Amino acid sequence: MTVARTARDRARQEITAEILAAGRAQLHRTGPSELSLRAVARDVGMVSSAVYRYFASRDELLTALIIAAYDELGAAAEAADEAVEDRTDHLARWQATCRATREWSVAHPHDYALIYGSPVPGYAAPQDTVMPATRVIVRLVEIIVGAHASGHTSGAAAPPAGAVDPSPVVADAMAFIAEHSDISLEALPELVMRTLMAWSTIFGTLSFELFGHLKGSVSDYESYFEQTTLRLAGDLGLA
Amino acid sequence: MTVARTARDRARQEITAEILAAGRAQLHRTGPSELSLRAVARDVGMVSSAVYRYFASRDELLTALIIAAYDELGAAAEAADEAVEDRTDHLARWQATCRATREWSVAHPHDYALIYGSPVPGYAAPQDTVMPATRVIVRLVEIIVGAHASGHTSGAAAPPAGAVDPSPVVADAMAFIAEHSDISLEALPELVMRTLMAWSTIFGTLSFELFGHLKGSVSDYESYFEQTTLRLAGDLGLA
DNA sequence: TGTACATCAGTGAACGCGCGTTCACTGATGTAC
DNA sequence: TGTACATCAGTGAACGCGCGTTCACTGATGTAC
Repeated sequence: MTVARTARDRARQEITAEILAAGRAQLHRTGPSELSLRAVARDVGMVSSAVYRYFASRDELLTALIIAAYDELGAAAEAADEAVEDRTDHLARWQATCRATREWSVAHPHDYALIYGSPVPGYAAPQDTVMPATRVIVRLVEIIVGAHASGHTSGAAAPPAGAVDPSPVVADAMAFIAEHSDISLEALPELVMRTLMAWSTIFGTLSFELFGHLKGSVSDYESYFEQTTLRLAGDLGLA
Repeated sequence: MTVARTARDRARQEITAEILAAGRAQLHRTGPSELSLRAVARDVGMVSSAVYRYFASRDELLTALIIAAYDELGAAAEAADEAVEDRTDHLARWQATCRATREWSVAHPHDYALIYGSPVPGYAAPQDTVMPATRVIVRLVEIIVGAHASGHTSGAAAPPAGAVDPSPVVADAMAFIAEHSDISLEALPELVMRTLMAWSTIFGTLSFELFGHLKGSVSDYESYFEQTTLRLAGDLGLA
């Protein structure tokens, strides 16, 4: 966000935002792959070719929408964590972050589908989407690592008999976590494994809820999610 | 599948299958919402209006493709379970079923996206898709319930402090499981909760893998999945 | 401060394209007597 | 077994529609002197 200097700059920022908002609104009616530049232009009140002054192509508009969605979700999750006063209550922070993730997702199911649903055919996400996409999991990792570093933990669930050392499989994730922490490398592999599992469970649960797969199995999605993340916290030693 | 009596019936069955195959092939190139009846007709070698002799509308074709995908996945999972000779080795059956689920999904990522990805906008799945959709989870439940009924189990992971009785939340799923089993109702709620979680984790993990969210975190998807389902089995008391 | 020029936003027409669905039709296959 | 009629598969033209992108253009805004 650079400061707008001239009237032209200001107008450009405003209209860019209007186009994004119109694109987003359109995702509520259709899927991302049918996102129509012409329809967006109509909604904003300009001719279709004018949109090309702001976005070089339909894909670029899609990228901007994806980044905006990731950033909004990430900001919501981070804010929820930061609202927990007792910073040493890692379980409360975990639950708050998970809860905010669900709340944003339920409130914006189409934006959720845009980032966690099926990939758009023919569209390859550029590098700019990578960082915004990591905000939620980075925050969750910070909470877990913080808990283990401060000793406020009962240790991750033990691997069952027959489990192999997951180190080689999750090496990339471990490198990432090791960078963010100073906890014992001995306990790390299993903790990283469980963290990845918890992450998959959280978004798997949200996808199931939003895409209709829990119909007939779960009656109260909010409580179910709350109970799920609580058990995940237990498996991660945060209880 | 009724037996074809006349040449006309036989031709009808064959061409219906050809249309489905062409539709499926087209999903490899585009998403389900852009599935084009005209393109399917072209691939089959007929004029677009002729397809209406077989499917009343595009949505009906989509429904047939969805049911076919669920059935194929379900059959693959069931076959893998049934191939385990020692029927009392519930852990082996669990792992085999999970493995087959992943193998089918990785081999057919577009069919996977059709059934577990974003819902197609404007399309409402009719009742016919419900039963085929349950085949994998029903089989998983049978394995879990079988293990607990025969006592070959160490009990599900205990709920962490602060967890409430999940009975009301998962009542619908419990009713379903109670129908399939005669295991103690006392242990059931927590087991059902963990079963739903495991189910969400399995498909959450597959969605993450297939939709690109594990890039940069996991290096070997197959091992990662294997280790994940092994831990889920442990949490369910199958270890 | 005023003028000349450069930059930029937005227009409107056009390009070539594909879509789902309807309709009247031809010709082959199946059925009842 | 043969004929008359009904059923059905597939054709080809047409309907009205929307799409992404390009292009030459007008007129407003910004900048350098």
